[in-house]
Amino acid sequence: MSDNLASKITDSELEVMKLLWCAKDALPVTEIREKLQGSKGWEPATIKTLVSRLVSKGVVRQEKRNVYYYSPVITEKEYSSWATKDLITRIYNGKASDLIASLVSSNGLTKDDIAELREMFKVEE
Amino acid sequence: MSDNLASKITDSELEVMKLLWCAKDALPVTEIREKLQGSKGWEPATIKTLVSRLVSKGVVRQEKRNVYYYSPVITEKEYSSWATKDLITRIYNGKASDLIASLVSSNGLTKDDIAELREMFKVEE
DNA sequence: TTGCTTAAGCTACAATTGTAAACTGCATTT
DNA sequence: AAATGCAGTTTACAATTGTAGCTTAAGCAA
Repeated sequence: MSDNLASKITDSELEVMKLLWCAKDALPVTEIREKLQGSKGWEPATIKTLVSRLVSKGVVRQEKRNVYYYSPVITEKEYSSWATKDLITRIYNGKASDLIASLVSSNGLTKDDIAELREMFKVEE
Repeated sequence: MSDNLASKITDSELEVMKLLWCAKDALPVTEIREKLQGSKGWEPATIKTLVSRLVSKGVVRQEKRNVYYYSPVITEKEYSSWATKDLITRIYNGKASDLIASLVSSNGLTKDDIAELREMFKVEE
């Protein structure tokens, strides 16, 4: 995923992406709207704008059936790992372990998190 | 640090913050400019705008001496841990360990990082 | 003191973002 | 066929951001 694609997903747009990522298949605007109108209180027009912008940005694909169906071009994993690396670059001088150290020292980790991490980084043998 | 303060530090502004965080004492614009003009290629006016915006946002304090001196109101640690939590909230559903798992699975960690993390999460005693 | 240099403040302006209305054309209903 | 409704497109508009010029005031040099 190139820098300027992901970097351009804005907060509002991200809500649309999340929905598309959850969906098994491509969705028509109707459905996107249905889901988001309630949760976000957005007008139909707003949602259409967001979807269109995501298409322009190349992170959502549209396929014409009866009506357009929309699906993500990038996966959620791709996006989140990109966003994470971006954070590390911008504010941790590129050092991933500094991010984690910051999480630890700012009590950003729950007991469960820590247990999982212990497991994750246990020295194998 | 309240949400709307930190959230408002933009990329360009962050460069100014980084400089102020490095400085032991408050700096006059002259010095901020000196440091950033070279590295960022910004015009003096641009730098003044950024500094002023940071002051409006309440994250930089100005004190009048001969000339205004600027210093950060929030620490780098406060900011980075805020930004990290924000990322976790926005894209990892609030689960910090998911962030770390994503780093692991996307090869975002160097050997050194991993060594440090093993150390960090080693079961003590 | 008189002008020059520069700090600080004010103004500018395009691009992006959040939010949405207006319009347009096709399909479905009556 | 005429009208209605909604998908898709275009336009809108304020706030924020990136980038910077213009103006004013004050200190320093001549």
